[in-house]
Amino acid sequence: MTTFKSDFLNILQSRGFIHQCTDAEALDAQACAGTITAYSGYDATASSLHAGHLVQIMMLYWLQKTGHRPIVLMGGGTTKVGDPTFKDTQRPLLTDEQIQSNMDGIKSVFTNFLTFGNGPTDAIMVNNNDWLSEFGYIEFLRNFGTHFTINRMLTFDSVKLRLEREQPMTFLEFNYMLMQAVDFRELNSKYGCVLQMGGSDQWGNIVNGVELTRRLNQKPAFGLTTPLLTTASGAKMGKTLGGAVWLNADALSPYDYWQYWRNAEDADVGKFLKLFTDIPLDEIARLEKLQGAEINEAKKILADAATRMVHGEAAAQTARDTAQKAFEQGVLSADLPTVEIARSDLEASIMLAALATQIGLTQSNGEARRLAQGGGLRVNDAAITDGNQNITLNDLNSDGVIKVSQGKKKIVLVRPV
RNA sequence: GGGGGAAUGUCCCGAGCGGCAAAGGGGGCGGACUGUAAAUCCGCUGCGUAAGCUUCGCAGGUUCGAGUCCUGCUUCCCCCA
Repeated sequence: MTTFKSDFLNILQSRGFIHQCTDAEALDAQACAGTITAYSGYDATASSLHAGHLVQIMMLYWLQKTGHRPIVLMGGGTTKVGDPTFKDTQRPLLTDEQIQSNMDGIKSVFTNFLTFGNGPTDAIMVNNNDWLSEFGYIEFLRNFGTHFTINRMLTFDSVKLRLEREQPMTFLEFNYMLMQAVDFRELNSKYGCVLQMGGSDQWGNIVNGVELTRRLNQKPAFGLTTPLLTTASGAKMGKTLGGAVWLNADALSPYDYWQYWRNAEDADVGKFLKLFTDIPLDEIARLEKLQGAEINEAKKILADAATRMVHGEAAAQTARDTAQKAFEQGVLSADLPTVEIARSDLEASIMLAALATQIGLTQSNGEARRLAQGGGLRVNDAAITDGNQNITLNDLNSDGVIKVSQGKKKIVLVRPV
């Protein structure tokens, strides 16, 4: 393991953020010499970012912590084209309205991690649509197209894979690489940005940007990628019961977010603590040593810290209390996920299977019935194997709610209104 | 322009003599074991309370009956020019 002189690279290195770097020594020297500006980009493909983006966000966080300036690049322009990198089919094109509304949703998370403003190390947010949409077609081709050869572009794994799989890649998608490279160059010209950070899948795209910047601006430029994250058992990171681990509270509640980290595999705890929290390394070293059931303590600390970073201290605390009550004390907390249903429905009595579907636990009555049959559906902690059983006002507990659980981890409170 | 091949259960891969709600696997979900972990084992995985209904790129046709045969169309791949 190389040792760096700059705090920035040292921290990234020791916390496991670095996969590849174009010229780590020179970058280290620059980071030592003064404030550097670095960026990472986010395309507006969904209305919220998810856990997979977190690594990049955390790098920006440490960048600023160690006295440098982060740029958050919103891909308003690049999203119009769509990144083909390591995908085997083209994604449907988004409309301008969708892109705009997705960007609006994404923006908010960054304020939890970064301080924005006009100071020397304050973060700034820019949108690549501002410059990409300004170029005329021929102008773009003449300015930048001359610096890329098809021969070289075809050798990048991201493209090569698609071709080897005999999947078509449109000319539109093929241009994405250029646009991303132009972004880097633009940020270098405007803000003196010298570093682009991204996931390991972005290596090819990043290298292109580095080279274009060096060539056109005659300035040093660097690229740094993070390792591809999988869980210890090999699964892709960021899936939870029912979907992606979104960072926006309206897409995934802080309670569910907390649960995601709490349920991490033993073997991942140390890695996650380093990447997704700001807990000091010596403390992490101590937590990693916990064996057997004791490691559950470390998981709670992980969940607390990770939730705090995204949703704030109060939300993290509430999530922890709620989970602790529900799983350790067997007590219901009003902060558990709650769904309101019409009192009249309960008066008339509603079939359990239909109820489960209505509150989002299952997708169809049939699925709910099968789930019940397998013993996976409980009402007020009593397993009910017959999905046809009727649920009525009589099932309300002393708190005036019905506790419906799917499996061991999913609990929904039904509240009549 | 000519010739050949491919599209399967709304997550993926993938079998399928004209009787098929459709083999198998991955993934997912549930159960057991545990520690809200992993590994392992077991069950479920189109909709419907049910009768039944709707699925195999799209549209027609043959047939008692079609994912399976015929015609046209769409998309993709390969070869020749």
